Amino acid sequence: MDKRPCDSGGDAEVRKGPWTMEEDMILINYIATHGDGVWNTLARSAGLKRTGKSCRLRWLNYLRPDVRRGNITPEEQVLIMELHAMWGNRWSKIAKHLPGRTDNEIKNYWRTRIQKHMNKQGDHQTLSGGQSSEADHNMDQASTSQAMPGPHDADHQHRDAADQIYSPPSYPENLDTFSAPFPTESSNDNVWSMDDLWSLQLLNGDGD
DNA sequence: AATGGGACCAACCGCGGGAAC
DNA sequence: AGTTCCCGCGGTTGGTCCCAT
Repeated sequence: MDKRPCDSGGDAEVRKGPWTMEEDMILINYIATHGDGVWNTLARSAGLKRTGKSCRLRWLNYLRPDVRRGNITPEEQVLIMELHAMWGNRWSKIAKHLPGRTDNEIKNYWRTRIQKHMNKQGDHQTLSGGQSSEADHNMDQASTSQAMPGPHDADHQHRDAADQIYSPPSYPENLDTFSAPFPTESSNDNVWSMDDLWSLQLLNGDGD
């Protein structure tokens, strides 16, 4: 299968790296006016020197108005672990059950926090039990859900829609350990939020 | 006060599937 | 029926920030 992404023809001069505020504005304005989709065309039409892929990623992971940024709540954390135990690294699938969260964010969260933590625990188990240490992926699927009969007493008061879709009987006891080291404020808002961006966009004249 | 290490986040890359031509 | 293009997904890398020494 030779799938050669022909990007934007031969124009070359494709920008990479971090998006500037100006590029964000262009993309937001363009999508607000014309809608998204057909990303390669969009990128060209909007005058962005980015690949369609890059535009799509930027939009979906960051600029979309409904994207929810900020700390993962303990509830979300639990949900992520449960869903990951069921589906493994199907991040997009997991993300669908976490409204406003992107697969990229969940993936990052998993890798940087949960998996690391589990590795530590796995390490301990390896030291004592002698399990395979390179079971990186396997560990994901197995260790999360198995043999952890802990009637965890967290406040499941506002579990969102995902809980209705999937309501597991129990989840790992070590969630206690997981939730402890993480800050649990709902949102930091220290990033210049989409509100800012969208209001800027409006100030800018909403397109042409 | 400076340096090093670790953690986290954003973005890019490659691959595979599906749709359109 | 075959080829090309676009979309979406998962994995990986690079950059930045924060904390500890």
